[in-house]
Amino acid sequence: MVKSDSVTIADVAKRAGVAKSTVSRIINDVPGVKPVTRSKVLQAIEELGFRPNMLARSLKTNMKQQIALAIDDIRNPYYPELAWAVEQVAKENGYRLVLINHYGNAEEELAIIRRMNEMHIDGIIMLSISNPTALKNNINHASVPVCLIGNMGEDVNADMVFLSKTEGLLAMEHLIRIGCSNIAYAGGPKQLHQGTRYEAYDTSLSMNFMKPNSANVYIGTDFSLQTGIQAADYFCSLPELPDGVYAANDMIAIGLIQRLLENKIRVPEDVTVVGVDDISWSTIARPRVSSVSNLTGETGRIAAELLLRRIKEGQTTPLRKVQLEPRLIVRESTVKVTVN
Amino acid sequence: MVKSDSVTIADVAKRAGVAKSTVSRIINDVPGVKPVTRSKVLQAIEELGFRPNMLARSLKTNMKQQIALAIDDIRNPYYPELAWAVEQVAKENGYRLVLINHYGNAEEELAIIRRMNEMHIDGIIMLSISNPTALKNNINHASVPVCLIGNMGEDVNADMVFLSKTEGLLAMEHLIRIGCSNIAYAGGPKQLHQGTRYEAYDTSLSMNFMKPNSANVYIGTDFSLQTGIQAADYFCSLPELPDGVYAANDMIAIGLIQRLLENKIRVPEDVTVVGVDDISWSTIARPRVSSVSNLTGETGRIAAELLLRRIKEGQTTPLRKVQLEPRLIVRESTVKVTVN
DNA sequence: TAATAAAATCGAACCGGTACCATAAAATCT
DNA sequence: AGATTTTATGGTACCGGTTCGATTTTATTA
Repeated sequence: MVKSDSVTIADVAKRAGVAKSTVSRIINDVPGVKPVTRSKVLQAIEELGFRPNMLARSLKTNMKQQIALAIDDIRNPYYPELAWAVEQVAKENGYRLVLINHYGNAEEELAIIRRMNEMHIDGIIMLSISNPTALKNNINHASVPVCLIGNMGEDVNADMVFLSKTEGLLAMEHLIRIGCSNIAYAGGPKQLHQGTRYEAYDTSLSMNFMKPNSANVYIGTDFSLQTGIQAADYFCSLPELPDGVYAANDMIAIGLIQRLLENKIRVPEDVTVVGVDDISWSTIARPRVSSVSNLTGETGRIAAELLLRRIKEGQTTPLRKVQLEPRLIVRESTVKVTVN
Repeated sequence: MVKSDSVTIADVAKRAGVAKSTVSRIINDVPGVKPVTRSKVLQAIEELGFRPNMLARSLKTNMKQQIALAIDDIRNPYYPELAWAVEQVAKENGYRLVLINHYGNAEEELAIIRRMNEMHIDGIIMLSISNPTALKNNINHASVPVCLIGNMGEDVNADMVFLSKTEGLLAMEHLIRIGCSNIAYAGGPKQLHQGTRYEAYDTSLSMNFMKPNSANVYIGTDFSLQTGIQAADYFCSLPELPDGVYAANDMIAIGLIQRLLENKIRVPEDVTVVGVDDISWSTIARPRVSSVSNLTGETGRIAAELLLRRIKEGQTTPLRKVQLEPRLIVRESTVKVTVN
């Protein structure tokens, strides 16, 4: 906090009896300085405790060594893992991470894209975008590269990494293979990005010659624990209790399972439950929740790598899209010996 | 990504037929510009799509509108809540958040403090410091204000927010009041900051005229789930199973409980367990874990407020220390009807 | 040793804003 | 209307680095 931070490259230059540019060369390891000069300058730097002002450097070079990650809420258990992976890659490449929560608020999302150049960042990774179409145009005119997590289609000027939309199919397939015959779906609003998970329910049933039953579908207001709890209550109120539930995410699955247990319904014996996301809670909750992993860490790593590469390459190379395949992880919420 | 980002304040000035300084005045809402000039300039800004370059501004003003939060690992369930609270306050005040994981690595911690001025930040909040004494001197010479979470003593030039070290006492008191007579402790290394939680075990027992029994103390290698599992195995191997366990944190408590249940030991009927931290998992795990809340969100909020205030005030005002009181939250892992 | 080539260093413009002083324009007062 | 204040705007140095052409120093060659 000592004010002494005012020692500049000019001070060093004067002290060492050289020009500013020479000092600059040395702190940037530019070849072509006589060893004797170098050591003179290094000594001066040492003596004065000089630390280059990165702002000044950035102003000239236009490299800030920072990238942003815009997510909807770090408290959502999916994100810490993602943020961690991104920060890891960033750090390995000498970048820092700016974390932004947009709370799935379309206005905030827009503001982030529009005001990107006001932030000290070289690029941004964004996900959980609630209103993609509204953002597309702005992304295309963004002042720094954008990397999106989630498939936003073709006409967006951004690298992307996303999962095949097979999570739902994997989950459904698992339930069916296990022997469930009366499968239900519990999810949040269909229009949100996770909403597409609903489609797998219908698709998978028809692909397996099972008749969809709209009474077996519970659509809550969000993708939270609370929705799971409400879904459980709803399913319990049905004339026939489903024997398998495909939950749109693990939070819902966990809430659902807990409520079923409270109602003395056994999981997986009476009802089998599979979730999606494989958040860490799924290993903690009892029974442990079978889940389709969306490869969080992998996704973050790849997004960061794509972004950093884009920052280096600029627009010279074509856009890249990386598609990952989700993976089912079987745990106790679906492991049952008997088949109905 | 369009390169057009080169429109500067000079371009606007030329277009509007005024001086740079006038434009600057307008974008900074400095009073004393004729309305007609203002609108002329605003129009030019609009037409050119001008966005001020914050780097240039920061270089002159030395305000970056960014603060950093250095924690050990965002994946640790305690941190998302904290990071969220900090980001909230930051955002409300027009600041962004830079997130740094130091993994409890003393060298990284030191590097963060020493290279602070190379980051684009106006201040930093730091916690989970593994080697406080090594950092003190560097903190005192830091180039931006530091706010510490955790009590680092007197001779540190930093605002602080920390909890009274009564978590342990609260937890122990609860077990004792509930009727436990053979209480055990499960924790991580005693030298780490959470290690002080052990002391409450001894203290509390003697304060209540109960004899500490060193066989009832399990010290693991860290504060993880794994340690809890190992502790459970250890306690089960004792001639007499404890009737209450005070776990140094919730992760340990959760691991411990799960392993006890696997061993057909009921919680809380056979063994009562209380943790510390009140992480969100404690509400998810079954039975829900009674825990002493360390007021995560509150802590983050206050830290951010202290830091921002310090940034505004500079060194003109005395250091501030805020001490919070932990609070016990009773859940199913300790609610039992019968008393042994 | 002088002429030439290569290497090292200097100097100044520049990045894009801010801030302060000087000046011009408008408003107020005799 | 002319002098005096007040208000609005212009001009420019500055923040602390980088960059690149110009210049000096050193090494090479004749």
